[in-house]
Amino acid sequence: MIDINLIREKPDTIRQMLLARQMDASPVDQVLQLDEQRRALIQQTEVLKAERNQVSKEISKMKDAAARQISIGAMRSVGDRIAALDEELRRVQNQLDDLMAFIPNLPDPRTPLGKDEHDNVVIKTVGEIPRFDFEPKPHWDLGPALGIIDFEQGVKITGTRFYVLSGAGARLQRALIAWMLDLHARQGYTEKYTPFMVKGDTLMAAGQLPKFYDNLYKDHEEDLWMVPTAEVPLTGLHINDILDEASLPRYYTAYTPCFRREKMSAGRDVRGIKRGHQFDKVEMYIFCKPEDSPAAFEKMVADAEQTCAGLGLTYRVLQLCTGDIGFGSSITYDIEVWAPGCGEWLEVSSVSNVTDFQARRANAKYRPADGGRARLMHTLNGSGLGMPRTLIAVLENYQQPDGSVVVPEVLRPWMGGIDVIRP
RNA sequence: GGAGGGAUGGCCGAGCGGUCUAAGGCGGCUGUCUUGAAAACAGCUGUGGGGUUACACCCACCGGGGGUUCGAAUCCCUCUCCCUCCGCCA
Repeated sequence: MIDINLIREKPDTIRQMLLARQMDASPVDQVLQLDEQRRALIQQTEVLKAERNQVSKEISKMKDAAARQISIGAMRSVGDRIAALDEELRRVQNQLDDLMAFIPNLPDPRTPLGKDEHDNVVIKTVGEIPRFDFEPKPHWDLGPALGIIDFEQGVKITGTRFYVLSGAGARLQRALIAWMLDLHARQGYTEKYTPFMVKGDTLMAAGQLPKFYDNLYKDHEEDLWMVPTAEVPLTGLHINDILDEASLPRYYTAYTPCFRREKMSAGRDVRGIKRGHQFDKVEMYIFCKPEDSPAAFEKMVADAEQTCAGLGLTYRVLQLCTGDIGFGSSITYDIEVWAPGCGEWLEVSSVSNVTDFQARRANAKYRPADGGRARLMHTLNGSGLGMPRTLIAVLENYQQPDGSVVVPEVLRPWMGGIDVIRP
């Protein structure tokens, strides 16, 4: 949620912002109109409430029964008018809230203008595209041949786009998760284990609802939703909290599976484990003071890069353009690793400064050390990293001519003596 | 799943239709006193909204939502969460 004062004071800025995000700018005018109605109604209703409060107080002291009845009668009709105005106010407020809930965050001035992902900017590439003296295989060939990925079993028990990891494959993914969590701990993040299901309010605070309703899995009888990312429960940790300034910044990291409905098009990314309704991810999350969020963003990008570098993967950093950054983000860098088997760059991380957008929805504030009014925090999130794709990159980059896969050095402590995965 | 008991300001805790403008205490802040500190004393001490150049002032908030009433922390309905006991369960 953005600050409605921004729309009041700088409607043109917001219109331009929506256009830069390839969205319709007309909600701005609707918001302005409803906001005006809302304030007019508040003023009317509050004048009446002040009157009722005062007269009711006088009634309690009245001795004269007749005069008392007259005042009671008068206040009864005032009460009716208040009820009618409040009803109208509620209606206007709801309309306003609905509109505001669909207005995205203001992009950072450094976010480049652009229409879609083609306008994203490559900031840097780290490492060389590896050369193989044999034809590197894609993971959908490597995995089944090694007996570590079973697509048929996934389809059998759940359906298309699900798979089963087996033996060293399952273990390798677990090693990746454990190594990443330990790395982030060394980088200063506190590990959290959160519920994988949350209530609707939590999704609202994180900005997933109402906009991404269609993308979420929900229990059919209770208000329980499967998390689409650990960002959601981590944001939820400080809903309605006022934290001490001294306790900021808060760095959190969490592993969760992620569940996304995603209407996936038939022809796209169908092969392998790149895209599915369920995937594992290690997430980084920061709550901080507004003035600290640009530096926190740089840190988080560096921390995500370290994860790729630690695995010895070639990667590049992209800055997303206005047409491609997420709904709540002001600035986003994606990190992509090179997968030689499928011959493409795979997005394994997306790091965003969400500024106060989630904090306003979540009512997540901090108390300045000087004791002043509570202020909204800034929040940042970033993958560190997304699992199936990291697994793909490891398998495809570390494959040998004979189809075996060398386990990266850093993961070996979790592999139970398996240094090379063989059929 | 069943029965009962709870939810009040940063914390503890009173209030159970009308000086609630929420008692009292603790904590915190400021001041007086003091060389400094402690003690004592005095004052202040939340959130959101409306309004104002800024004040003033006004409205709402006693777990959430709805209702009764001229008037609700207080009465009614409903939901959530916590505690105790029973049942079930990895």
